[in-house]
Amino acid sequence: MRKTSTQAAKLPLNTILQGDCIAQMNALPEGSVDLIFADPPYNLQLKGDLHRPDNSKVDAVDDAWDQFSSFAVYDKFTREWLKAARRVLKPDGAIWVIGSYHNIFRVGAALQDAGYWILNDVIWRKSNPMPNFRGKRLTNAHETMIWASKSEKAKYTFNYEALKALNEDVQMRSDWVLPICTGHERLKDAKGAKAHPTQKPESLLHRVLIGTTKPGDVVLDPFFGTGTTGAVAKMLGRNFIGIEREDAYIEVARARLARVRKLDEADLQVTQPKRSQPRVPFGQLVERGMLRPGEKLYSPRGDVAKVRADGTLAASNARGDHHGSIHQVGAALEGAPSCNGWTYWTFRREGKPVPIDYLRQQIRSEL
Amino acid sequence: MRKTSTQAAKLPLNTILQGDCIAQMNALPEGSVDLIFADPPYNLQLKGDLHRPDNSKVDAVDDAWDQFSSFAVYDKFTREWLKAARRVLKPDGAIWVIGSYHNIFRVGAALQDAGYWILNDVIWRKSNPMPNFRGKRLTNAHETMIWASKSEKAKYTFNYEALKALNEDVQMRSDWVLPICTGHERLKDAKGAKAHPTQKPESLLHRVLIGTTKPGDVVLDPFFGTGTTGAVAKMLGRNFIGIEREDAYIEVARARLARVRKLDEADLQVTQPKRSQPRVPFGQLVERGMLRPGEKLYSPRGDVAKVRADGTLAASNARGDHHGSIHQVGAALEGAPSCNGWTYWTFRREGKPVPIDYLRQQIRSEL
DNA sequence: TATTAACATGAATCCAACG
DNA sequence: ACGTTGGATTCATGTTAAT
Repeated sequence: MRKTSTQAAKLPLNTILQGDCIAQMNALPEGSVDLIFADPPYNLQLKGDLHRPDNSKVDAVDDAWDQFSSFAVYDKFTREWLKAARRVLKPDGAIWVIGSYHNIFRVGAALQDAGYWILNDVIWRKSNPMPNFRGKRLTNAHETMIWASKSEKAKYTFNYEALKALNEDVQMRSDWVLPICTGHERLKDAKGAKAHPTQKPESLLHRVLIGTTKPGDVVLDPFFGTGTTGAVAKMLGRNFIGIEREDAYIEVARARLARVRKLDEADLQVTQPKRSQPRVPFGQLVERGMLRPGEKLYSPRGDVAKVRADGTLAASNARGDHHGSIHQVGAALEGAPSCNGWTYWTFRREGKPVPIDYLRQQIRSEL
Repeated sequence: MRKTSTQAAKLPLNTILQGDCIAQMNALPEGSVDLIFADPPYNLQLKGDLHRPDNSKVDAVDDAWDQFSSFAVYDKFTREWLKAARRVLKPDGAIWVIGSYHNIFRVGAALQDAGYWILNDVIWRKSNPMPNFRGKRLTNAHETMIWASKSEKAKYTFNYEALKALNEDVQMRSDWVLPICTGHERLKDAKGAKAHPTQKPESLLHRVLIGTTKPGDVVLDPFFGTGTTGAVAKMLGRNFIGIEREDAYIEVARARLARVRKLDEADLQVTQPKRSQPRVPFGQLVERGMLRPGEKLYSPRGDVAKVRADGTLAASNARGDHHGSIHQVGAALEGAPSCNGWTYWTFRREGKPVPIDYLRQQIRSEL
């Protein structure tokens, strides 16, 4: 049995507190919480509208709670809630904060300044991010989480074996590939619109709570939103405390939590999705020096193509000049609708032809 | 030919400057560099000789102050070199900084405070990281890079199509999977030990330079180390300037650079954007008689527009009467914010619909 | 009912050249 | 400098409509 301290008994466990998170945290007893998961406003600074190439409009995060007039204002807010959070943490407690490049550097610096001790930064690699529609930057395909203990000396909880088991018996890495929250999991309001613009997937919280809490622990979420943290905590037999300002979110969260059932031990066995063969872009052979720009590739019928610095090929034959991917140039040379460039092209090693697919296998074996 | 400005002529191109990077950057002409790649140190090892502002010695017991003070020293260093770096950047220049959770949050916040404009944070996901031997944390399997322009308004270089080509025709994401630097690429000193503790892989710099520089650009690396930035820059036909303090690293870097050969111009060619093709006014199709005034164009949904002698269109549908450019009328018919008239409209040739873009291609091929 | 195609959408600091 | 206009730009996944 787990001992329940006198303080913990006074905690408003498994409820949602309405109001400002700083005030609400300050009203909680000091040193009473095992883990905090925080998804604060990111302070996005969006200018005009954005449209997809099909002219549909992107539903942007333009809510009032994400508006800050300057970095200074955002920093002040961040430092204040981090201070209040640190007070309610047990001495061996820890915190997770999630963010994007808009805010995460300021949050990370504030964490360090406040005396937290960073344990890892963890990258949530989204398997299905929104593309960059205008082609002006890299696809923003990840978010960053910082995992930190209350102090350098804290004996934080880390379930190494559990995470290893979740990861096909190899150590869990600092980058997690998980899909964004869509489909039935995505909560809708009465009108069928998304109830919250930034609902996090339960899979993310599942991994966080399995990895860094024990059953019965108290998990506090000061930016509760629609209650993903609470739902997963309840499911996994942890206690939660949520703090949220907006009526609409609280209402959705309450209904959600009422539907959640605590899982039996047996149900906690998570089935891992099978890993499909990772896609290896041909360009990576060039970047990694396995093939050099200018090097020649040969087709089965003796055509020659030159590799370029961006991983495209250039070749010519009676049909004309061709430029493009290994597949496109192969198809063009053959006059075929398509072509598998990996098996079509060979390079010369010690005078002998070697299929480029050999190099792809080499990369895959490293992954 | 690429124009060489007077300032650029005075730059110490393709050399290594020895000394403190701040002093050396301040000695370079203002606004003279296209790109900076920086891998700053993060273990400054200040704890040994730390003094408070009043010159009293730091009590080792006072951990919190020690930590804060050491952050303050690191921040001061960071803000100073970032300021010097920003001065030497051209107005449309950009910077990359790489780091880990020990320092990257402080660097990111300092970048924003200095007026840089973050474009992406990029995760270098290591395919072969060092495991966490003690099993006390997650395997630290990535490093973070920040890509930022000199200012919000800067027209930074981004070779979207080249990076897309490198990634098998899918737009490049913010997470890059690349192996760490090992094997033959890892430079050794006379005793066979690794010459530099954090040598970066050339594949990483390849992607950075292909993606965010043009041939002939000036790339500055203020923490040159063993010269990975210089080696890849030379290979890819970019100019470099390296700054390094340590004799030993400079020596290794010089020998390394001497071995590098620049690739042929043809192999440095990279997939070009459509925008780089000459602009063809629609009116030219009419002037050339490829389309006649009064001829009918058809929209995908069957609306009809008539070509007028000045190259404008006139059409009407339920939304009303419309007159203007091919783009404007297309957008008006669709009720869309914009429309690419070239791909929207078709004309009839031998009874079959042909996109008007076909005629544009015909003109372009004559140029 | 089964299969296929069309449609919808996600934390986004998302244009450039010309007059 | 500033306003106007041409015209370029998307990936994975889940849901709904159509065949």
